[in-house]
Amino acid sequence: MGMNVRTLCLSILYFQEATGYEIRKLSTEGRFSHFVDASFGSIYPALGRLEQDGLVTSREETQIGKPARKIFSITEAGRQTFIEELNQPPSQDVFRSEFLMIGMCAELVDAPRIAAAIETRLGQLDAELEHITSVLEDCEHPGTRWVCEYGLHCISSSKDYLTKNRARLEAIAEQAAAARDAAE
Amino acid sequence: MGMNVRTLCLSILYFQEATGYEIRKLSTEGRFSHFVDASFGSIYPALGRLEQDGLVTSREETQIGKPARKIFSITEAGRQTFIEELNQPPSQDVFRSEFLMIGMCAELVDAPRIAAAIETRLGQLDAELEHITSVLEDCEHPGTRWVCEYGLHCISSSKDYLTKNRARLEAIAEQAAAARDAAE
DNA sequence: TAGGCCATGTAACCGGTTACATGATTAG
DNA sequence: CTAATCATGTAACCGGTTACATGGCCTA
Repeated sequence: MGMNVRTLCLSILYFQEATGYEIRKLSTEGRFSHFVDASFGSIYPALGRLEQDGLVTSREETQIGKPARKIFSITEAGRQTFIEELNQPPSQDVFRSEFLMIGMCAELVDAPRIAAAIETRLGQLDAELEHITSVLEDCEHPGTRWVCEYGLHCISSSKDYLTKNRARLEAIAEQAAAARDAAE
Repeated sequence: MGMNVRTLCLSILYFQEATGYEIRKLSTEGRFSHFVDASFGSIYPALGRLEQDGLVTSREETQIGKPARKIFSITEAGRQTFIEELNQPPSQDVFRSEFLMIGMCAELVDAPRIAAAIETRLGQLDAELEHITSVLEDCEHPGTRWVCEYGLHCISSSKDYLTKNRARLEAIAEQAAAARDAAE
């Protein structure tokens, strides 16, 4: 399956009607934010194509004092398409980390900068933990809960390791700096 | 910093001279494969631009029975640029998982398909563990070793959790199927 | 009164992939 | 004889981001 904005829209609309604006909120803050962080520039065109292809329909709702909303609903064809995609074996996870690149090149970075990078990374992990916790708090959906708990486990395990082993990484930078000093 | 192919090339050339072909090998199989999985179509243009910008130089080496190789070396300006990039605080990791999407929608998938998806995922994790282990075996570089050990920890922790908690996910699919049957 | 939220959409750009083009050597 | 490995490079395409365009309401 293609973990793209199109599929993201379909996955959200499977469970609820939504506007493009709401889909973006769900994808950046809500229970779908583990997968994609889609922007308006990709969501609106994706919804347009989905409608052309007959996988969703839309109706407009005028509001007083607010812009009109265009509410999208999934069609039966859309449901079928999404379920077919779900039944494909999952492709490999994508993981890209600048922090690991810095870690790998620790010898080239000042010791305090390495410490700062670790601090930044720990902060990011904390923010992710907090976010998942808040999703869990007001979500009864069993699949989502399972995924959140899995995420919580992985991230806190990663945080633990980093906390306990950061000194070894910082030592690499310090030793390299000392070796450079000695060479002068 | 921008974890793009340009930076990948710079990071490799910081430690060794290399051809475009070798950079691709390193990025898909070697010790750099945790970050990017770059293709020729992005590497060769990136090297060209890097040379234009004076961050790398190249010399050609003709070989008997093989095509000529274009060997790239980093310049002093290239070294400086890379170190400056390394000293920037790391941006958030990127993580995209089709498996988690399937898990979140477990209720919509046949129980045997969920089991198959878990099996696929476990296989991917095993492959990653094996790959990192093989990198560790013939690499003495301390930063790389630290990163590999970190990766090993995170992936085996993820694998453990999945092995121990897969039944709960499979149960979601089974219960949903049972509920659908009862509704008929 | 400044900034954030609601709400839709387009256009320019960018960083990548895939496929194509070429061609000799070597191992199975 | 076939497929893989070595080796470079281009062109078409694609899926996304960022910025722009518009505009009213509400809150600090």
